Order: sequence, then structure tokens, then C-alpha cells
Amino acid sequence: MEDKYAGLKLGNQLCFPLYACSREIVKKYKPYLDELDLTYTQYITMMVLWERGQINVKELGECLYLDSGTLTPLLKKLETKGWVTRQRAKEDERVLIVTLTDKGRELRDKAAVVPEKMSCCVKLSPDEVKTLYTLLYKMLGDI
Amino acid sequence: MEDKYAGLKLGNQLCFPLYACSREIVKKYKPYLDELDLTYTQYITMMVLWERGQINVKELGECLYLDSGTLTPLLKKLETKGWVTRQRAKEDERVLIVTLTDKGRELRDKAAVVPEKMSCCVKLSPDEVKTLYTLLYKMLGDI
DNA sequence: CACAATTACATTGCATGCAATTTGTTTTAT
DNA sequence: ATAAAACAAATTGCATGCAATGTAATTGTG
Repeated sequence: MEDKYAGLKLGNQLCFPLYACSREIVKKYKPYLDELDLTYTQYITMMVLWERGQINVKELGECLYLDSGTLTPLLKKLETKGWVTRQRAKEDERVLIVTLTDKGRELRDKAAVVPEKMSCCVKLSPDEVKTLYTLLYKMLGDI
Repeated sequence: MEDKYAGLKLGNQLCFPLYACSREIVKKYKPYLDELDLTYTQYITMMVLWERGQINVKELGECLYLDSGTLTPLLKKLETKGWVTRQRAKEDERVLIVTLTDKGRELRDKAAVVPEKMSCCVKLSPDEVKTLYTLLYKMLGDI
């Protein structure tokens, strides 16, 4: 006979390992990011800026799936550290443009070693990583 | 020529879609959990208790990958709502035993519909879900 | 037995995340 | 042109997460 509560088991829900994995991996980043004086969220924000140099808050939020409630205070911290500047767009004063500074660009060299060091932590084969990666992005796209 | 910063791209890091997916799915749960007056973290805590009826904080933390800094205040809230009780173990006063109440057990019936409703949100095929699930647990086990 | 080391939980402090609301700006519709 | 609607950030309030520290109970050791 069926267990009407089967779906309620932790081990039967996709969301739980996703949630747990995410936090465990972010935790693995910590020692490396501490050396750069970055939190994980600040790190992925800087990754976007290292790629694009400049971006407004709305677009940044779309890249990272984060809203201004999270980003505004975070960006102010990055500004305090001197890695980005924040200024309103002249064409549209509603828009805030975040720009990477030279000092922020320098940080990229120190950060370049982080992905290598992290790759050792994940014990999946390259094929498994690729599969996982593809499924996660498929999921993200549908959500 | 190789881009020495290739590893630093958001799109090349496994952690990012994991982090984003996790948050997006938890967000999907919110309307259903709001009806039960549960947050996501409270929900997975209750799932463990619905299965086991009773558990101490240390074991609960191992199940959920959470520590007492997160669980202590959360369990106090669940106690305030009348869904669990908290009492020290007689054999070892350091251990805090969390026990599901009758009222907490009743909540399970209302919660039973949540997994069904959520399964519609994920657009992956059953095979893909299984693959994803397996890879995530493999990763969690290695970490 | 005495006492140092462990252990389990609680507390504190900081950084998210996010919903809801507010503020200021721009666009749209009349 | 102007009021309403839409838009982009900022602000507020609440609930995590987690490292670091504190506290009380238990265990291990000489």
C-alpha cells in the first residue's frame, strides 16, 4: 500500500540536495575567498564585473538572480573597498551604473586561482559535471 | 590562445547554477508554505520530524546540514507555534530532544499536497530528475 | 578522585535573500 | 502638457546561515 506521505520525505525531494549542495560548496569557497576579502555573493558579483567592466543594477540582478534589496548594500560594500564605483546614468537617472575600478580589476589576478583550487573539491567526473551543469541550467531556464 | 580568466566566468562554474537553482526553487515553494505558516527551512525541519517523531539537535543538524546557530532559534519558533516541544535528555543534559506534538503531526496532512504541487514547477523529465538527484547526492556525499 | 579535554547546545555578530514599501524618474495615455 | 502608470533603486523588516565564542555537562586520563 502506498504511503500517502512519501512525497514529504527529505530523500524524495529534489530541492533538498540542491539546497544542501549549494550551501556546502559555498562553504568550501570560504577559505579561498577570505584571502581576497570577498564573500561568495560579492565574488559572483565581481565575476560579472570582471567580464563586463560595467553593468547596471537591474541587469546585474538578472545575471545573478538577485534583487536590489540584496545588491544595494552589497554594492555599497564593494564601493567602500574601492573595487567598484556607483553612479547614476545621465540618460536615465533611475539607473545606477556599477563600474569596475582599476583596483577591482587587479583583484582578478588573485581570484584566478580560486576556480582551479575549487575544482579539486568536487569528486564528480568531467562527464558528470557536464551533465549536472546542463540539467541545472535547463532547470534555471524553465523556472 | 587560452583565456587565463576562463575559470572565472559565471557560466563556467558549477557552483553558480546550483546556488541560483536552489534559491529559485525555494522561492517557488513560498506560496504553498505560506499557507502552512512555514518557511522553507522550517518545512524541511518538520519533514524530518514527520518521519522520525523525535530527534536531537545534533542529529537534526546532520540531516539538514545546519548547525545550532541556525537551528536553535528556528526550533524555538516551531515550539512557539506549538508544533514541537524541546526538552533536555535525562541521560545527558547536554542533549536537547525535539519532539513532534499532535498539533505538529496534524500539519502533515496539509503539507502532503506541497510536493505534488511543486513537481509541476520542474520541467525536467523523470529521467532527468533522477539523474540530477543522483549526481547531487553523490556530490553531497563527497563533500 | 581531580582536572583537562570533549561535547552539545546557545549566543553573538555579520552578511545575505527576499517580500513589501517607498522614493525619485521616466514614459504613457489622455 | 499633465496626470497616471511604469520603472529602477533604495529602504525596511524578517528569517536564515554560519563562524566564533560562551556555557554547562560529560568523558577521558593520570
